[in-house]
Amino acid sequence: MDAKTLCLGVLLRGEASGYEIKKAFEEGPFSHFHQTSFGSIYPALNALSAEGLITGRAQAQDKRPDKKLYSITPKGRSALISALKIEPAPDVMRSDFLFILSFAQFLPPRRVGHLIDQRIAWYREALERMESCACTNTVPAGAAFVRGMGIAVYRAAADYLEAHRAELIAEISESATLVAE
Amino acid sequence: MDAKTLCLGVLLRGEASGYEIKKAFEEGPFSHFHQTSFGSIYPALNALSAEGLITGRAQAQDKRPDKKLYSITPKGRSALISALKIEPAPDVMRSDFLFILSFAQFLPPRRVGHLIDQRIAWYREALERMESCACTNTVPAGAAFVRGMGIAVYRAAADYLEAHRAELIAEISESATLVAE
DNA sequence: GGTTGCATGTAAATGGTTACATGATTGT
DNA sequence: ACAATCATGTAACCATTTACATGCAACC
Repeated sequence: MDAKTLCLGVLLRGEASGYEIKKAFEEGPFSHFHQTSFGSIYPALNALSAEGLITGRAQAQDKRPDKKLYSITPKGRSALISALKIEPAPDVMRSDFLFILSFAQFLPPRRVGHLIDQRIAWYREALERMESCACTNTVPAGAAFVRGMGIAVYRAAADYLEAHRAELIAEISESATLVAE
Repeated sequence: MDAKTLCLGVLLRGEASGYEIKKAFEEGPFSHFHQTSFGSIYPALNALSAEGLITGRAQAQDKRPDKKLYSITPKGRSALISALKIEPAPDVMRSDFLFILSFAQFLPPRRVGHLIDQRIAWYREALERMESCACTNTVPAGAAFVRGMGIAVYRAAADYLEAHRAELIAEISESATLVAE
């Protein structure tokens, strides 16, 4: 799934600027299953525009730089729906956090505790963001389903970390493999 | 976290060949939080060998091609432990599956059902693999913790999909946005 | 005075995946 | 027969990230 398709997906939900699209992947409804950067979004939007899959209009703002609002065209709509028909590639998950933690016995217990606390806080913050949006019955069924799954998975992750933190710290503290802080 | 560090991590658990390292990321203890390909593993192993962080020995096998078994050196050990001290980069998650599902109302309900069923089966299979390994008290504390977290998260995902599948299908079936199969 | 948020964009660098090359054996 | 598993490796290709470029407003 390339940056172009991802942008089309965001634009199907309504008009948006490149900056707003990035936010959708950073803290918005797509944040828990996809990431992107400006370096991929802006070129993608230009390409989509050239292909006639989206149209842009300039929007002046006071005390803010102008923005370019893009909308999906009928042609863009059908291109997206075609793209949704492909078999999804396997999920990609990359977690330095879990890689590091899997060698917890070689790390100072204090650092392990700190890493876990940080991550719990991160999950709780993300959960608040995802749950707070009082849009439960305004968002389309698919988006609500995906959002619910994100919440379920993040909650399980945070709960697990909280429930097993002490046990891990205890185990690595009593082991002889201790490394100097 | 680059391919070299990842390989060092696997080798800290014991001697292994490039092929076996890949399996660790494909179906082994690292599979739920990292992926790699041969194209990144073999060059990484050669580089690590040249730097003196690992040593290799050839192992002849009957009715199988020879393999090169690599072991981590003391220098490699300390290089890995240093690498574990860096702040972990944010987790990367990329799911075409969730992206597609978030537009479920534009897809034939049958296809949505099939996608979800496939994914449930995938999770259940992965869970069986992760749980079956009767190594609970043989693996080091860190690895057990990370494995437990993988199980908790995958179980939450599979349970969510099972619990909400029917609801989603019902919602998109009654909507007027139906698209021809 | 420094940082953060808003806003768009480009170019180089990075790194990894994909595909290729090779080949024996085992299972369907 | 064909696909899959074991086993190692290289090289082109690709896409994305990172860093740079620019600038104003608001907040601390």
